Amino acid sequence: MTKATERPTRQPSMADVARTAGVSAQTVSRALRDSPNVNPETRKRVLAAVERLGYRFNNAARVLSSGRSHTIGLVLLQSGGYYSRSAVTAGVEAAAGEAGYAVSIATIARLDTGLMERSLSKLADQGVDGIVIAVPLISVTQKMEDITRDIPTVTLDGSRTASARVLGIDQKEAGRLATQHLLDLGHRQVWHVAGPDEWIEARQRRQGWQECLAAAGIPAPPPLEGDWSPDSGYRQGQVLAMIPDVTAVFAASDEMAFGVIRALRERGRSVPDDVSIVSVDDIELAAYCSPPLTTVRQDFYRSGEAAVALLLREDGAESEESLVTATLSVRASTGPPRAS
Amino acid sequence: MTKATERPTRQPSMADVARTAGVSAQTVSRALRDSPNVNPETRKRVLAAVERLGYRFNNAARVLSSGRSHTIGLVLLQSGGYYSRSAVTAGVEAAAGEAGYAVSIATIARLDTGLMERSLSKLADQGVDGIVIAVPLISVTQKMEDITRDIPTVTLDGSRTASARVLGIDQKEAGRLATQHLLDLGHRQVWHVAGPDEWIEARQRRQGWQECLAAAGIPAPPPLEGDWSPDSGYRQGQVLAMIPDVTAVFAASDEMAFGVIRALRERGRSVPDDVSIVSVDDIELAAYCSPPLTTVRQDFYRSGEAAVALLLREDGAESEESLVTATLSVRASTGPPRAS
DNA sequence: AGACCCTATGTTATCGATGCCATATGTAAC
DNA sequence: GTTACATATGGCATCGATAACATAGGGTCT
Repeated sequence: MTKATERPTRQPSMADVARTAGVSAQTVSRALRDSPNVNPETRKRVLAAVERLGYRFNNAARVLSSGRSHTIGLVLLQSGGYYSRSAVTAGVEAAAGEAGYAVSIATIARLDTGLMERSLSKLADQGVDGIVIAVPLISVTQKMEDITRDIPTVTLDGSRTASARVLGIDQKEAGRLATQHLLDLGHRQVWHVAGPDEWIEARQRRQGWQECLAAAGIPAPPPLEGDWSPDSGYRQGQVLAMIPDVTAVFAASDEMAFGVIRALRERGRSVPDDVSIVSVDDIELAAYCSPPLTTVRQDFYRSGEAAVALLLREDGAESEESLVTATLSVRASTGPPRAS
Repeated sequence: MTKATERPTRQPSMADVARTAGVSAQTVSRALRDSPNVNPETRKRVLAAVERLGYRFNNAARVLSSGRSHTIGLVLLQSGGYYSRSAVTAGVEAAAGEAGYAVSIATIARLDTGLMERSLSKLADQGVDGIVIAVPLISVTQKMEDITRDIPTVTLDGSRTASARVLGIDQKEAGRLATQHLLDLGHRQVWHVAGPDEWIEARQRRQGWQECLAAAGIPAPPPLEGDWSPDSGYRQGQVLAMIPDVTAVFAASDEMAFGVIRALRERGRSVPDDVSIVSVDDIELAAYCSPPLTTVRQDFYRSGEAAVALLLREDGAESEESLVTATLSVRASTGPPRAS
């Protein structure tokens, strides 16, 4: 077997195909692509030769001469939200593939500008034609700007930079939806277990919650902060369990909600009888745990697709449409407050 | 802003750097890589020039001349097991990055040889130096063999092909561990909700279960088959709920276990009091649902790393060590059978 | 002192596809 | 019957880095 580290044996080149088909390399090149100016007869001969030799075009050469790699880079965060990451990846890959682009990934272990810079450099070195950043940028450094100025970039739910376009999911709306649902059920107060404040998503969901409460004339209680993990939800749930009059909680992610529920139950608070919980994500498991979670669904797959579409769009429209809408799935984890 | 579809403005090339540093392009090339035969003084001048011009090497040109792309392809399945997919991806990317390789992904929507062939072709076209197939291959076609013969390939938990190496996670052991745990608790029979039979994982876990029962002299009941989703677990759980003497269930994945538990509970069977459940994966949520799941943990991240290591290893060792071991996390979803 | 080698560097050919320009037909227009 | 223009094809330079070979200077060995 060939080793990945050794130079592979020579593959047939376009010149070989040309020779076999009795035409010039240039004609082969044209026959294999769009070019309308190729005799169907000739094209057939070329294709036959390609087939016979097992010819496969050399991407590097194509990139070198055309100047475009037909590859887009995707930056992901390694931790936090397995579900959304997978879904975004799948969406990006599907849309990119559709348009004839390959996807090269770069994951960063945690939110850190240094790691982010390195990832972007890596992608830039690879010569990607565009970059989708599926990481909530906190701060943007000069170096990052340098790269995104040269390479078209779309940030998925990140902060706006001078040179990157931002595709927003309407996170504020998600927070509002969740909170309003609880108020509509008759709850007088809604507590919030937020995501880490460096995450734009987390901040926006918190804002939606705050604004919704404000609109109802309710002073917001201090938000508790988790890190998206079930474990952090569990810890904040223990805190909530010690506060007597908590009847409704909005958790910024399903995974944290699982932890919150567990903590509340261990302390004898039933969900939804004593406390209602609503969260965001609608991961597959949300409907199958007990109680099934009421949660705000967001279509990450679609947002991945949309990011690529925005990236490849000819017109440089700076539009920041919230292409992806949030919808509420009402399940058993929420109910009216216990009559008191 | 530049568009992804237009030819980017020219970046400084090695020749530019050479000119600025007052040396030849070749010396620049040497200075930027290993080469011991470069005067430290010269190297310093070169690096200064690189810095000043913001030079970044052109990957395509490098690939074209060296014949190696320093990219490995990763084939993933879009559906099924968000968690394991993410973890494998992260592991592969980390190990590849460590070795100076980039990762290009290709996802297939479902287990289908046609789609598989297309993905492999896509990666081959990109000129990847190696391929990690994180998809449980069912059957291997001639076309697939053609590609894996030219490009080093490692299959993660897939079937053996003539030309690809296989890295096995010991799935049979996982099934055995789970089943034995239930028998040790005193259960006389263990039912199984299996994954789809096309998946090697599923088949091996089922085998582990069967063999373990056989060793205990217990005739295995017919396995029920799901598709990894919580929903399929739910449906099979409904079936199990109708069978009176079920006291122990081994589900092939955590997600299906969630569904099974839900179905049993809806039908008045308590977990673990009436029925014990054990599964495989140990996803993060397993510990935070109620009841917390007893499950067999497998380190997908590590297996991703190991796959890359195997791929890049110089010696063509055909070893099929089960580098990744399974361990049991005992939680509240299992207990001794109700005294009857 | 001549043969030899090691270091540091330059020169040139090469990887494979594409862009641009040239050329050879055919064919419609005036 | 030229001019004009579209169609089909070939030739050649080019992208940017690297491999292979060449060379110049200095040291070492016998």
